[in-house]
Amino acid sequence: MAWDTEGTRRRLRDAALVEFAARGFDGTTVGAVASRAGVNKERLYSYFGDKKALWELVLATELERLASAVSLSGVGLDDIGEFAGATFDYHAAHPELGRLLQWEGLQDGPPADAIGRTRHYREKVAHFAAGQRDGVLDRGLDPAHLVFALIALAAWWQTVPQLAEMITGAGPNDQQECARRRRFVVEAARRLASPSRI
Amino acid sequence: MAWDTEGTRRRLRDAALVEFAARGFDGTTVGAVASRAGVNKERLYSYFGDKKALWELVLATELERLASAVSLSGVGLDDIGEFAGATFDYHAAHPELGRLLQWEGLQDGPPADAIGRTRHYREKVAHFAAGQRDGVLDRGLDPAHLVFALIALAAWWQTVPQLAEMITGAGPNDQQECARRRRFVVEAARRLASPSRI
DNA sequence: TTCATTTCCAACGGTACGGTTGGAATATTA
DNA sequence: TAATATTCCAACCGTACCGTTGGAAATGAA
Repeated sequence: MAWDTEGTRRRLRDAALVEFAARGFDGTTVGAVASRAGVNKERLYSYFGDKKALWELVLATELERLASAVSLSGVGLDDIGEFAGATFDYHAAHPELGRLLQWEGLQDGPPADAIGRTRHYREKVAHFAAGQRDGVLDRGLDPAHLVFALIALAAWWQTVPQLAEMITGAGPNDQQECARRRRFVVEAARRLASPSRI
Repeated sequence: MAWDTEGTRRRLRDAALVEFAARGFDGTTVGAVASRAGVNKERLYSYFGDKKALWELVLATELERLASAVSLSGVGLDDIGEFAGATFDYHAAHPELGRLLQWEGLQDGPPADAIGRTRHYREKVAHFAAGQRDGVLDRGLDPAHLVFALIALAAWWQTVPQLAEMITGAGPNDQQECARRRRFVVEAARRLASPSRI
């Protein structure tokens, strides 16, 4: 059996994602990650340095995946709706991401890659602002607020799934309700962004 | 100096709120709560039983305060906007609440007082549904989704304050930006709820 | 095949934490 | 005032956890 160093590293990273999402940094033990990966915990220290470094790597990796999976191409109402829908889809397919970001936000300290993420979001804001100048999107709302609100509409479902269940009565595996929520998110995004009728 | 049992209990509860909001259940030590309260930790066990019971009490107390502070009286668009605005205000004035609810949601186990909270939210859904039947609110959206979305628009700012800062560039103590956000939230709520123009 | 390197194994060491304890001090009650 | 109850104090106990360690086993290279 040849040494599969990269395989072992990947197993540890994957296990860490599951454990960190479930329990956060403080609640996750190095032993649990190693056990889930079927690896001795000493390997974790050898490959990643320490628990904190592994946390940061997992977070950075998940953020990269999100950024490359959800894009905003145009500035039409359909584009806005689809951005919200795609964000919803990604969060629904990756519930561990929302949990990770929540744990992150609740911890002390600056966000991971704050500069890169800020730039990424500001680009979206500029994109929206251009759509407003073109009269495609409503000019009456701050574009930054609009970006923020679209993410809220899309991500909140996975951020507080227990609240969603209390309000709608639907459990986490109800695919029809998930589809209905997506349609709602897309429609809500369009309403928010469309030029004012007042 | 007479024994101030109730005062000591209150100091412990208040200290627990601060510590639990900051660090969550797992990250909070009983010693830190007692130290913040200026009380020996043995008193905490005497008054509240254990750490878990104190957590549950703090959570229940904060939920009661929220429920009695934010109400939805009518079903007009102004009422909807004001509900969203009042929710925003409460969260802005009590950042520890959002943090507590997040920590709660991330923990294993059912939400505190799930039955009571479910009833409370379902009443709001019914309220919205009545507004839809009266033609005051848009009939094209699921009222449960609408309730959920309004809470999202109002509460997301305090749920992910670091994201808000990355997107808007405004720090946590910018009162003018806070007022702008509230106006946005009220306007967004009205747009979502108003009868369809399509 | 031998030597060097990496991985595996499981125990270790030091620190932290929840909950408990016994005795002293203080407040309350009769 | 004496007896009783409560609070204060700080140490204790058992468990958990991060990061490290030394030696054995396995792999890779010459």
